Amino acid sequence: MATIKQIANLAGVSRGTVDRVLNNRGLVNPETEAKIREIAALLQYTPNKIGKTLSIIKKNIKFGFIIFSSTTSNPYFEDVVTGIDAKSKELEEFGVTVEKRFSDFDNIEPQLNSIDELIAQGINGLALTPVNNPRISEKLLSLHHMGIPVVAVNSDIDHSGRIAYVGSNHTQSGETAGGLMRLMKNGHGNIGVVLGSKDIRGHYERIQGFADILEKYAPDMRIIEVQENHDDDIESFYVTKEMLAHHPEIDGLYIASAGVYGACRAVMQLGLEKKLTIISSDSVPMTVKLIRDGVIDASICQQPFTQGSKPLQILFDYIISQKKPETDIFFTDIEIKIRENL
Amino acid sequence: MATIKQIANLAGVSRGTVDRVLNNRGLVNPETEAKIREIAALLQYTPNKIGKTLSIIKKNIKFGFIIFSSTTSNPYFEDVVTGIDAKSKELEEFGVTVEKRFSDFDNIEPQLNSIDELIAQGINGLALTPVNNPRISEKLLSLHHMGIPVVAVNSDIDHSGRIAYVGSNHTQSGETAGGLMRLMKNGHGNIGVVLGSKDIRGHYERIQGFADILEKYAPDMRIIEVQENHDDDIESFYVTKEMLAHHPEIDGLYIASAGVYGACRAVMQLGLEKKLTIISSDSVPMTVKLIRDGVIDASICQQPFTQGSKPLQILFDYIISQKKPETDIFFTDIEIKIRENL
DNA sequence: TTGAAAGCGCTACCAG
DNA sequence: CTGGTAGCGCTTTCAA
Repeated sequence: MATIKQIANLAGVSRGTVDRVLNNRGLVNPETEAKIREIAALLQYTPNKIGKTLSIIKKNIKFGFIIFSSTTSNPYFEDVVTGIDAKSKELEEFGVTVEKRFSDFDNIEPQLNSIDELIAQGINGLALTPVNNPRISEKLLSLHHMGIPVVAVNSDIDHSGRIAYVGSNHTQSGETAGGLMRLMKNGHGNIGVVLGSKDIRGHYERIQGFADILEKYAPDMRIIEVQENHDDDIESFYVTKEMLAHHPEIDGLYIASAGVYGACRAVMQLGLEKKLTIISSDSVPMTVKLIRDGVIDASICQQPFTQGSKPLQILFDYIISQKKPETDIFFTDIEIKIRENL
Repeated sequence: MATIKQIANLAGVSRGTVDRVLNNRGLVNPETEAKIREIAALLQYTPNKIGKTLSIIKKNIKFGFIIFSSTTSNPYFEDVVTGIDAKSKELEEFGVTVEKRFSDFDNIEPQLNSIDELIAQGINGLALTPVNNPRISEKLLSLHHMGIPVVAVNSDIDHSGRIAYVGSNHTQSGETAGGLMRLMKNGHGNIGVVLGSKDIRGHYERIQGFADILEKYAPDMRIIEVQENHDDDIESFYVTKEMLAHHPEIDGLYIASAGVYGACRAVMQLGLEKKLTIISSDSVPMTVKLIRDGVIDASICQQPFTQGSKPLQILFDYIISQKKPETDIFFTDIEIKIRENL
């Protein structure tokens, strides 16, 4: 609870001098400095966050947030946007503004352009769902060198200098789906899996986790087939239908990413909703409806709201304190949702 | 983003006057007042929380937090304490101190005494897990009239004037257990239930919710017997053992409150851990171990950490803004935990 | 009934 | 290299 003022008084110097020492700005007489540091240590000085925040108001801090377009087939990101907007509003009274951009899932150029535009606008921090590509990493690394903090959201990216990752532990998400499937099938069953693409790291990790758990705890369960739907409902419909038609022994379905509606339509068209145990991912409105209707039994969710709000909080804290969070990985909770706790 | 200063300038008065009008303190010339209100409305003035917080530091705000004793058999509350301590530390830099007290689950006098002692200490707000009794309600009502805000935690209490409730929706918690049990038993099974006491509202609500869901969605499932263990592991052991011995047809067990360890020991002694599907409540260390060991299949949790931290935040916000939160009920999330997402 | 000023903790800037 | 001062938004006290 020591303040700069107290330290100044005790040391017989002005607050400015204490500030210079404690925040390493400008030069100070070594003796004075030593004395100040000693007193600060003695009093266990920790800067008061409110004081810092108040004095930052006039700086007009600006953040950028680039997210995968909400106009694609995956409405998941709308919930992320809700989180962004809520936190943006909260930060408004500190004079912070947030500029949102949308970019495509698998298209590098637009994302690079968005980043450049935001830099040109003079942002003080950036949060984004990065396309997993070396050119993006390099670009982010350059932001890092410019002193602009970057937070990766939903999907992490290596060699980018990002100060933190906020998102799901996809492996554990898959494991949870596997564990739950085992419980619901009582350890026996033949499982079909539908996912976006094995090339997307998060998707791959999910089926890995899923398979690992079955192998470890459910020797009598097997994964019959894994199909890709590229997060597209139409494609999802067809690949699921074909898979189920070819494998009548399948009695469990794990939909590991988007395309939930398409897959379920296939199930319904084949009249298999009673027979199949279905676990999906996330809880967009259509998924919620399908759970309510009893088609989907459970969904594994990843707190999209937090994925929108937390990154902005991390950036803001970084601006305030000028240091990275203690841990650079913020895994969102892995939530199991069924009809009763939606 | 309008500030008091701006309004004062525009109105041609001092900040003090604007403050008096906007916060209804002291008398102000009606004309001046009208003018100030008009400008404030025009600029959509909202007080800056940081400014308010900063100026509240010197007031030495003090909160009390009364919680069920952590020395009883239910270690659940230790996690609540962790939440209290974390938030206390966070509030420290605003000059806030928090005084913890422990009182017994079913003993009125000590809780009344604790409340009186805290009042004597001059607390500015109180959070507590209230014993559900009219004498407690009355006492809390008197705090309300003294202008001391009260938040009920974990268990709500009527006619007490509390400004908010933070805790689980017990009915929904029971429903979730029911829904999950149905999924894991594939709609067929005979269930035994163990709970603390039917006289405790939260416990009763849980079995109500549980039973409702079975009735609604699982016509082929039945609740065979409901036993009380008074949250005591030894008692839990005996009643569970007896129940299972008398009813060999039971193949599912719902442990709705504490006494999880005792109940599971009974199951293990009878060698029924493979046969029974077990759903418990909360995730204290022993429960976590039992889930890891595969004895318990799933547990329905109620975010104890939040139950410790959120009430203090609500009290603090109330002190800052002098008004109640928009909603007076803060349900914690109902989390389904299995081995893979513990 | 109102204005002026000090203070909460920190930062920034100017003058020396 | 250092002190002094003003300012961020709000509250409170003293004086008029």
